Amino acid sequence: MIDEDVLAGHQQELRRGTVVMAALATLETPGYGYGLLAVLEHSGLSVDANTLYPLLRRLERQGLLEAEWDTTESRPRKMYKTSDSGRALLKRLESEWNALAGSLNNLRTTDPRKALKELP
Amino acid sequence: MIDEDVLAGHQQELRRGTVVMAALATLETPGYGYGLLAVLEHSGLSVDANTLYPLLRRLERQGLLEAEWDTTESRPRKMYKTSDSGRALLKRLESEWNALAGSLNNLRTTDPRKALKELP
DNA sequence: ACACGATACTGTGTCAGACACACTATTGTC
DNA sequence: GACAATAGTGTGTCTGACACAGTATCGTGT
Repeated sequence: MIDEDVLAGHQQELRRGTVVMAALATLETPGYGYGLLAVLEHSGLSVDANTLYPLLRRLERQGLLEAEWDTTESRPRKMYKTSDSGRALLKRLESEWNALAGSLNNLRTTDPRKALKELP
Repeated sequence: MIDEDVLAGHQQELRRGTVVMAALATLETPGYGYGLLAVLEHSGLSVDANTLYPLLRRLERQGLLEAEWDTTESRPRKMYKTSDSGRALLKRLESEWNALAGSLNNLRTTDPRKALKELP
């Protein structure tokens, strides 16, 4: 039996970085927080609103997203779009992701300790 | 230009959950902390010692690893091995990982906002 | 006419995990 | 005998996830 709380914790740890990638990728075409929430939910990457909003502000503060209040309609929306830095970071994160996938796969298919001893 | 500190932060966020998977997978054949450190380093998944040791204790506390002091040699080593729960959790995390990869790929190849509007 | 849920956010607090730093103790090497 | 490598523990600090509470607007039903 698996402790569901423990599982949930580790699953969330796994998701952590991916939400940033998803946000940067999605906001290459501008959008706002609440809408992004629905997009991510629909694509199977469910994020808590209380997690996403602070995340967006942080990405803005880091210069990875550009933000601007859209007040043309009565309900104000904070529009975000991925900046050049954001796009650059996304690329780096994607290659990091691929590297991680490779490392994990490597660990599963070969005996890592054996490989260590057989170093040149 | 990318802020290297920001990049390092997000890369670490990405790595977070994967170290748990790597540990559970590697320790299906028993091993100890310091050795695991070298194995992970060698397979491209570098982890800080100050991160790995507490992680191993936490996984032990959660019943995902079984631990036992090996005092047959003069230098004592804490031997860890993946428990049944650990193996079960690893499987769940691997399918979660694959799901995340699918979601991310989905976001990149299709226009997610368009897909949202075209729901049945 | 107005209650209620959905939309769209901000702000404050709590808790867990990553890492820095400091420490103990042994083994091998120069 | 100094010093790096091995193999760990313990005690901070800081950041991010999420809970909870609050603000304000819009749409729908009754």
